[in-house]
Amino acid sequence: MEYQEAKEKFISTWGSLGTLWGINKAMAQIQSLLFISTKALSMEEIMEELKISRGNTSMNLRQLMDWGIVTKELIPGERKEYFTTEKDVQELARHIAKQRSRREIKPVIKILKEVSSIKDDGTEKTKELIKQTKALHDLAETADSMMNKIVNQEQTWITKSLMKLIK
Amino acid sequence: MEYQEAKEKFISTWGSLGTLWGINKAMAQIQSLLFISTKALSMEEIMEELKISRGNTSMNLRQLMDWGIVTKELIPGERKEYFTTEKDVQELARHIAKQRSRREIKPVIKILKEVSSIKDDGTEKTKELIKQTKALHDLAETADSMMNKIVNQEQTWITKSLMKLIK
DNA sequence: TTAAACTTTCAGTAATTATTGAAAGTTTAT
DNA sequence: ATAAACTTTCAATAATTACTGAAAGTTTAA
Repeated sequence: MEYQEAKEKFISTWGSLGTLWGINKAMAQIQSLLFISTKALSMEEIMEELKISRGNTSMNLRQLMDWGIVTKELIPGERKEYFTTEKDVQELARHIAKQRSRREIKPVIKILKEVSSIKDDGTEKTKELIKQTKALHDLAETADSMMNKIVNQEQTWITKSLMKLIK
Repeated sequence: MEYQEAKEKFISTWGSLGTLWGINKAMAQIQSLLFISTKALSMEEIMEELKISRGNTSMNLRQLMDWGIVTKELIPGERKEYFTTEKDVQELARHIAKQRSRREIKPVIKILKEVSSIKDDGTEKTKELIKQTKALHDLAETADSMMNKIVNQEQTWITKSLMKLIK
Protein backbone atom coordinates (compact mmCIF):
# COMPACT_ATOMS: atom_id res chain seq x y z
CA MET A 1 0.00 0.00 0.00
CA GLU A 2 1.33 3.38 -1.01
CA TYR A 3 1.14 6.65 0.85
CA GLN A 4 -1.82 8.09 -1.01
CA GLU A 5 -3.90 4.95 -0.66
CA ALA A 6 -3.04 4.60 3.00
CA LYS A 7 -3.92 8.21 3.65
CA GLU A 8 -7.28 7.92 1.93
CA LYS A 9 -8.04 4.70 3.72
CA PHE A 10 -7.25 6.24 7.07
CA ILE A 11 -9.35 9.35 6.45
CA SER A 12 -12.35 7.51 5.14
CA THR A 13 -12.25 4.86 7.86
CA TRP A 14 -12.03 7.50 10.52
CA GLY A 15 -14.94 9.30 8.91
CA SER A 16 -17.20 6.29 8.98
CA LEU A 17 -16.19 5.43 12.51
CA GLY A 18 -17.28 8.95 13.38
CA THR A 19 -20.76 8.55 11.94
CA LEU A 20 -21.12 5.28 13.83
CA TRP A 21 -20.55 7.17 17.05
CA GLY A 22 -22.64 10.23 16.37
CA ILE A 23 -19.90 12.43 14.97
CA ASN A 24 -20.39 13.70 11.48
CA LYS A 25 -18.27 12.56 8.62
CA ALA A 26 -16.79 15.88 7.58
CA MET A 27 -15.80 16.70 11.12
CA ALA A 28 -14.04 13.39 11.61
CA GLN A 29 -12.34 13.65 8.25
CA ILE A 30 -11.06 17.17 8.79
CA GLN A 31 -9.64 16.12 12.10
CA SER A 32 -7.98 13.06 10.66
CA LEU A 33 -6.54 15.03 7.77
CA LEU A 34 -4.96 17.46 10.19
CA PHE A 35 -3.85 14.63 12.40
CA ILE A 36 -1.56 13.19 9.77
CA SER A 37 -0.55 16.45 8.17
CA THR A 38 3.00 17.64 8.69
CA LYS A 39 1.90 21.26 8.71
CA ALA A 40 -1.05 23.47 9.53
CA LEU A 41 -3.60 23.61 6.70
CA SER A 42 -5.69 26.46 5.38
CA MET A 43 -9.39 26.24 4.75
CA GLU A 44 -8.68 26.18 1.05
CA GLU A 45 -6.39 23.18 1.39
CA ILE A 46 -8.88 21.27 3.51
CA MET A 47 -11.73 21.93 1.08
CA GLU A 48 -9.57 20.85 -1.80
CA GLU A 49 -8.29 17.72 -0.16
CA LEU A 50 -11.65 16.48 1.13
CA LYS A 51 -13.78 17.86 -1.67
CA ILE A 52 -16.14 19.64 0.64
CA SER A 53 -17.61 23.12 0.45
CA ARG A 54 -16.35 26.23 2.12
CA GLY A 55 -19.38 26.46 4.38
CA ASN A 56 -19.11 22.89 5.52
CA THR A 57 -15.43 23.28 6.24
CA SER A 58 -15.97 26.46 8.19
CA MET A 59 -18.74 25.02 10.35
CA ASN A 60 -16.98 21.81 11.13
CA LEU A 61 -13.72 23.54 11.93
CA ARG A 62 -15.64 25.65 14.38
CA GLN A 63 -17.09 22.58 16.05
CA LEU A 64 -13.67 20.99 16.27
CA MET A 65 -12.41 24.16 17.92
CA ASP A 66 -15.34 24.12 20.34
CA TRP A 67 -14.33 20.61 21.26
CA GLY A 68 -10.85 21.94 21.87
CA ILE A 69 -9.12 19.54 19.52
CA VAL A 70 -8.33 21.92 16.67
CA THR A 71 -6.71 25.31 16.98
CA LYS A 72 -6.19 28.25 14.70
CA GLU A 73 -2.65 29.04 13.91
CA LEU A 74 -1.81 32.46 12.58
CA ILE A 75 1.21 32.43 10.39
CA PRO A 76 3.02 35.79 10.51
CA GLY A 77 2.70 37.70 7.30
CA GLU A 78 -0.10 35.43 6.09
CA ARG A 79 -3.64 36.64 5.85
CA LYS A 80 -5.19 33.18 5.80
CA GLU A 81 -5.93 31.18 8.91
CA TYR A 82 -4.27 27.86 9.35
CA PHE A 83 -5.47 24.95 11.42
CA THR A 84 -3.83 22.20 13.41
CA THR A 85 -5.17 19.45 15.59
CA GLU A 86 -3.83 18.13 18.84
CA LYS A 87 -1.13 15.71 17.76
CA ASP A 88 -0.73 13.79 20.97
CA VAL A 89 -3.23 10.93 21.05
CA GLN A 90 -3.38 10.98 24.84
CA GLU A 91 -4.27 14.64 24.86
CA LEU A 92 -6.73 14.08 22.08
CA ALA A 93 -8.45 11.32 24.00
CA ARG A 94 -8.50 13.51 27.08
CA HIS A 95 -10.22 16.35 25.28
CA ILE A 96 -12.81 14.14 23.67
CA ALA A 97 -13.56 12.23 26.84
CA LYS A 98 -13.86 15.42 28.82
CA GLN A 99 -16.24 17.01 26.37
CA ARG A 100 -18.45 13.99 25.90
CA SER A 101 -18.62 13.57 29.63
CA ARG A 102 -19.62 17.16 30.17
CA ARG A 103 -22.07 17.43 27.30
CA GLU A 104 -23.69 14.03 27.22
CA ILE A 105 -22.92 11.80 30.13
CA LYS A 106 -23.23 14.22 33.04
CA PRO A 107 -26.69 15.46 31.97
CA VAL A 108 -27.93 11.88 31.66
CA ILE A 109 -26.55 11.03 35.09
CA LYS A 110 -28.45 13.98 36.45
CA ILE A 111 -31.70 12.74 34.98
CA LEU A 112 -31.10 9.21 36.22
CA LYS A 113 -30.61 10.70 39.66
CA GLU A 114 -33.90 12.57 39.44
CA VAL A 115 -35.83 9.62 38.11
CA SER A 116 -34.41 7.23 40.66
CA SER A 117 -35.35 9.66 43.42
CA ILE A 118 -39.10 9.66 42.90
CA LYS A 119 -41.01 8.69 45.98
CA ASP A 120 -41.64 5.02 46.45
CA ASP A 121 -45.42 4.58 46.39
CA GLY A 122 -45.04 0.92 47.24
CA THR A 123 -46.17 -0.45 43.88
CA GLU A 124 -44.02 -3.04 42.19
CA LYS A 125 -43.52 -1.02 39.04
CA THR A 126 -42.33 2.02 40.95
CA LYS A 127 -39.91 -0.12 42.92
CA GLU A 128 -38.59 -1.57 39.67
CA LEU A 129 -38.15 1.84 38.06
CA ILE A 130 -36.28 3.11 41.08
CA LYS A 131 -34.12 0.03 41.35
CA GLN A 132 -33.15 -0.09 37.69
CA THR A 133 -32.52 3.60 37.19
CA LYS A 134 -30.48 3.64 40.36
CA ALA A 135 -28.36 0.77 39.08
CA LEU A 136 -27.89 2.58 35.79
CA HIS A 137 -27.03 5.76 37.62
CA ASP A 138 -24.35 4.02 39.62
CA LEU A 139 -22.94 2.32 36.57
CA ALA A 140 -22.86 5.57 34.61
CA GLU A 141 -21.17 7.42 37.42
CA THR A 142 -18.55 4.75 37.86
CA ALA A 143 -17.87 4.49 34.16
CA ASP A 144 -17.70 8.24 33.73
CA SER A 145 -15.41 8.72 36.65
CA MET A 146 -13.15 5.88 35.62
CA MET A 147 -12.90 7.16 32.11
CA ASN A 148 -11.97 10.60 33.31
CA LYS A 149 -9.41 9.32 35.75
CA ILE A 150 -7.80 7.07 33.20
CA VAL A 151 -7.67 9.62 30.48
CA ASN A 152 -6.52 12.33 32.80
CA GLN A 153 -3.52 10.28 33.64
CA GLU A 154 -3.80 11.05 37.29
CA GLN A 155 -1.56 8.11 37.53
CA THR A 156 0.93 7.49 40.21
CA TRP A 157 3.39 4.66 39.89
CA ILE A 158 0.92 2.39 41.60
CA THR A 159 -1.97 3.03 39.30
CA LYS A 160 0.34 2.66 36.34
CA SER A 161 1.38 -0.76 37.51
CA LEU A 162 -2.23 -1.66 38.03
CA MET A 163 -3.00 -0.56 34.51
CA LYS A 164 -0.42 -2.93 33.20
CA LEU A 165 -2.00 -5.74 35.16
CA ILE A 166 -5.51 -5.25 33.91
CA LYS A 167 -4.30 -4.58 30.43
CA MET B 1 -42.38 13.55 40.17
CA GLU B 2 -44.85 10.72 39.74
CA TYR B 3 -44.30 7.28 38.30
CA GLN B 4 -45.68 8.01 34.85
CA GLU B 5 -43.66 11.18 34.40
CA ALA B 6 -40.49 9.56 35.67
CA LYS B 7 -40.99 6.63 33.34
CA GLU B 8 -41.52 8.84 30.32
CA LYS B 9 -38.56 10.96 31.21
CA PHE B 10 -36.34 7.94 31.54
CA ILE B 11 -37.44 6.41 28.25
CA SER B 12 -37.13 9.59 26.25
CA THR B 13 -33.78 10.53 27.77
CA TRP B 14 -32.43 7.11 27.03
CA GLY B 15 -33.75 7.40 23.49
CA SER B 16 -31.97 10.67 22.82
CA LEU B 17 -28.78 9.46 24.41
CA GLY B 18 -28.99 6.57 21.98
CA THR B 19 -29.20 8.79 18.92
CA LEU B 20 -26.25 10.78 20.19
CA TRP B 21 -24.20 7.61 20.16
CA GLY B 22 -25.35 6.15 16.90
CA ILE B 23 -28.12 3.94 18.23
CA ASN B 24 -31.54 4.60 16.90
CA LYS B 25 -34.28 6.03 19.04
CA ALA B 26 -36.78 3.24 18.78
CA MET B 27 -34.18 0.64 19.64
CA ALA B 28 -33.04 2.52 22.72
CA GLN B 29 -36.59 3.17 23.82
CA ILE B 30 -37.71 -0.41 23.45
CA GLN B 31 -34.76 -1.54 25.49
CA SER B 32 -35.40 1.03 28.21
CA LEU B 33 -39.08 0.15 28.36
CA LEU B 34 -38.21 -3.48 28.92
CA PHE B 35 -35.52 -2.54 31.36
CA ILE B 36 -37.96 -1.02 33.81
CA SER B 37 -40.84 -3.36 33.12
CA THR B 38 -41.77 -5.85 35.80
CA LYS B 39 -42.77 -8.43 33.23
CA ALA B 40 -42.03 -9.55 29.69
CA LEU B 41 -43.91 -7.51 27.09
CA SER B 42 -45.56 -8.52 23.85
CA MET B 43 -45.03 -6.71 20.58
CA GLU B 44 -48.52 -5.30 20.90
CA GLU B 45 -47.75 -3.82 24.29
CA ILE B 46 -44.49 -2.26 23.12
CA MET B 47 -46.14 -0.71 20.06
CA GLU B 48 -48.91 0.67 22.18
CA GLU B 49 -46.66 2.06 24.86
CA LEU B 50 -44.15 3.74 22.55
CA LYS B 51 -46.58 4.56 19.76
CA ILE B 52 -44.50 2.95 17.08
CA SER B 53 -45.52 0.71 14.21
CA ARG B 54 -45.50 -3.04 14.12
CA GLY B 55 -42.75 -3.14 11.53
CA ASN B 56 -40.52 -0.80 13.44
CA THR B 57 -41.03 -2.76 16.63
CA SER B 58 -40.27 -6.04 14.93
CA MET B 59 -37.09 -4.81 13.27
CA ASN B 60 -35.71 -3.14 16.34
CA LEU B 61 -36.49 -6.08 18.56
CA ARG B 62 -34.54 -8.20 16.16
CA GLN B 63 -31.57 -5.88 16.36
CA LEU B 64 -31.71 -5.92 20.13
CA MET B 65 -31.73 -9.69 20.02
CA ASP B 66 -28.76 -9.68 17.65
CA TRP B 67 -26.93 -7.56 20.19
CA GLY B 68 -27.81 -10.18 22.76
CA ILE B 69 -29.52 -7.79 25.15
CA VAL B 70 -33.12 -8.78 24.53
CA THR B 71 -34.52 -12.27 24.52
CA LYS B 72 -37.74 -13.87 23.44
CA GLU B 73 -39.70 -15.46 26.18
CA LEU B 74 -42.36 -17.97 25.28
CA ILE B 75 -45.13 -18.08 27.78
CA PRO B 76 -46.72 -21.56 27.91
CA GLY B 77 -50.18 -21.63 26.46
CA GLU B 78 -49.69 -18.20 24.86
CA ARG B 79 -49.36 -17.82 21.14
CA LYS B 80 -47.73 -14.39 21.29
CA GLU B 81 -44.05 -13.85 21.84
CA TYR B 82 -42.90 -11.91 24.84
CA PHE B 83 -39.68 -10.00 25.25
CA THR B 84 -37.37 -9.20 28.11
CA THR B 85 -34.06 -7.43 28.36
CA GLU B 86 -31.04 -8.25 30.43
CA LYS B 87 -31.87 -6.77 33.81
CA ASP B 88 -28.42 -6.74 35.33
CA VAL B 89 -26.63 -3.53 34.35
CA GLN B 90 -23.23 -5.18 34.52
CA GLU B 91 -24.28 -7.88 32.13
CA LEU B 92 -25.90 -5.29 29.92
CA ALA B 93 -22.71 -3.26 29.78
CA ARG B 94 -20.75 -6.40 29.06
CA HIS B 95 -22.93 -7.32 26.12
CA ILE B 96 -22.86 -3.85 24.62
CA ALA B 97 -19.13 -3.42 25.08
CA LYS B 98 -18.45 -6.80 23.58
CA GLN B 99 -20.57 -6.16 20.54
CA ARG B 100 -19.29 -2.67 19.84
CA SER B 101 -15.77 -3.91 20.23
CA ARG B 102 -16.32 -6.74 17.81
CA ARG B 103 -18.30 -4.81 15.23
CA GLU B 104 -16.72 -1.40 15.29
CA ILE B 105 -13.50 -1.13 17.23
CA LYS B 106 -11.71 -4.29 16.14
CA PRO B 107 -12.20 -3.59 12.42
CA VAL B 108 -10.84 -0.07 12.84
CA ILE B 109 -7.84 -1.37 14.77
CA LYS B 110 -7.20 -3.73 11.91
CA ILE B 111 -7.17 -0.89 9.40
CA LEU B 112 -4.95 1.24 11.62
CA LYS B 113 -2.57 -1.67 11.71
CA GLU B 114 -2.55 -1.93 7.94
CA VAL B 115 -2.14 1.78 7.38
CA SER B 116 0.62 2.11 9.92
CA SER B 117 2.44 -0.78 8.28
CA ILE B 118 3.00 0.80 4.89
CA LYS B 119 6.58 0.92 3.85
CA ASP B 120 8.52 3.96 4.96
CA ASP B 121 9.63 5.71 1.79
CA GLY B 122 11.62 8.19 3.81
CA THR B 123 9.43 11.22 3.12
CA GLU B 124 8.29 13.33 6.00
CA LYS B 125 4.60 12.90 5.28
CA THR B 126 4.89 9.11 5.18
CA LYS B 127 6.77 9.13 8.45
CA GLU B 128 4.04 11.28 9.99
CA LEU B 129 1.25 9.04 8.72
CA ILE B 130 2.99 5.98 10.12
CA LYS B 131 3.77 7.61 13.43
CA GLN B 132 0.29 8.99 14.00
CA THR B 133 -1.67 5.95 12.91
CA LYS B 134 0.59 3.78 15.01
CA ALA B 135 -0.10 5.96 18.04
CA LEU B 136 -3.80 5.75 17.36
CA HIS B 137 -3.56 2.01 16.89
CA ASP B 138 -1.88 1.59 20.24
CA LEU B 139 -4.37 3.85 21.97
CA ALA B 140 -7.31 2.02 20.42
CA GLU B 141 -5.91 -1.36 21.38
CA THR B 142 -5.27 -0.29 24.95
CA ALA B 143 -8.67 1.31 25.33
CA ASP B 144 -10.45 -1.66 23.79
CA SER B 145 -8.62 -4.16 25.87
CA MET B 146 -9.12 -2.20 29.07
CA MET B 147 -12.78 -1.80 28.42
CA ASN B 148 -13.18 -5.48 27.82
CA LYS B 149 -11.21 -6.43 30.87
CA ILE B 150 -13.17 -4.06 33.04
CA VAL B 151 -16.61 -5.07 31.91
CA ASN B 152 -15.68 -8.70 31.87
CA GLN B 153 -14.78 -8.41 35.48
CA GLU B 154 -11.78 -10.58 35.03
CA GLN B 155 -10.77 -9.15 38.29
CA THR B 156 -8.57 -10.73 40.79
CA TRP B 157 -8.11 -9.18 44.21
CA ILE B 158 -5.22 -7.18 42.88
CA THR B 159 -6.99 -5.68 39.92
CA LYS B 160 -9.94 -4.92 42.15
CA SER B 161 -7.75 -2.95 44.50
CA LEU B 162 -6.28 -1.10 41.58
CA MET B 163 -9.73 -0.28 40.37
CA LYS B 164 -10.54 1.28 43.66
CA LEU B 165 -7.44 3.39 43.41
CA ILE B 166 -8.14 4.78 39.99
CA LYS B 167 -11.80 5.14 40.73
C1' DT C 1 -11.91 55.18 3.24
C1' DT C 2 -11.79 51.61 0.11
C1' DA C 3 -11.02 47.39 -1.60
C1' DA C 4 -9.00 43.00 -1.52
C1' DA C 5 -8.66 38.77 1.01
C1' DC C 6 -10.50 36.22 3.64
C1' DT C 7 -14.42 33.78 6.99
C1' DT C 8 -19.10 33.05 8.55
C1' DT C 9 -23.90 32.47 8.11
C1' DC C 10 -27.94 30.42 6.55
C1' DA C 11 -31.81 29.33 3.33
C1' DG C 12 -32.33 25.87 0.16
C1' DT C 13 -31.28 21.24 -1.27
C1' DA C 14 -29.36 16.73 -1.08
C1' DA C 15 -28.29 12.58 1.29
C1' DT C 16 -29.07 9.57 4.82
C1' DT C 17 -31.63 7.22 8.16
C1' DA C 18 -35.89 5.89 10.44
C1' DT C 19 -40.69 4.64 10.18
C1' DT C 20 -44.96 3.03 8.40
C1' DG C 21 -48.32 -0.23 6.87
C1' DA C 22 -49.85 -3.66 4.18
C1' DA C 23 -48.70 -7.93 1.88
C1' DA C 24 -46.28 -12.11 2.46
C1' DG C 25 -44.68 -15.49 5.56
C1' DT C 26 -44.96 -18.64 9.57
C1' DT C 27 -46.84 -21.30 13.21
C1' DT C 28 -50.34 -23.61 15.72
C1' DA C 29 -54.82 -25.58 16.55
C1' DT C 30 -58.51 -28.00 14.83
C1' DA D 1 -56.04 -28.93 4.71
C1' DT D 2 -57.71 -24.61 6.55
C1' DA D 3 -57.84 -20.66 9.01
C1' DA D 4 -56.75 -17.85 12.82
C1' DA D 5 -53.09 -15.58 15.24
C1' DC D 6 -49.32 -13.98 14.99
C1' DT D 7 -44.39 -12.08 12.92
C1' DT D 8 -41.45 -10.49 9.23
C1' DT D 9 -40.32 -8.10 5.16
C1' DC D 10 -39.85 -4.25 2.29
C1' DA D 11 -41.26 -0.51 -0.94
C1' DA D 12 -42.90 3.93 -0.14
C1' DT D 13 -42.63 7.95 2.68
C1' DA D 14 -41.35 10.86 6.41
C1' DA D 15 -38.04 12.84 9.42
C1' DT D 16 -33.61 14.03 10.35
C1' DT D 17 -29.17 15.45 9.40
C1' DA D 18 -25.48 17.11 6.44
C1' DC D 19 -23.90 20.01 2.73
C1' DT D 20 -23.72 23.67 -0.66
C1' DG D 21 -22.94 28.15 -2.40
C1' DA D 22 -23.71 32.74 -2.51
C1' DA D 23 -24.55 36.81 0.21
C1' DA D 24 -23.19 39.16 4.26
C1' DG D 25 -19.65 39.99 7.50
C1' DT D 26 -14.84 40.87 9.05
C1' DT D 27 -10.12 42.09 8.94
C1' DT D 28 -6.06 44.03 7.07
C1' DA D 29 -3.29 46.86 4.03
C1' DA D 30 -2.54 50.85 1.58
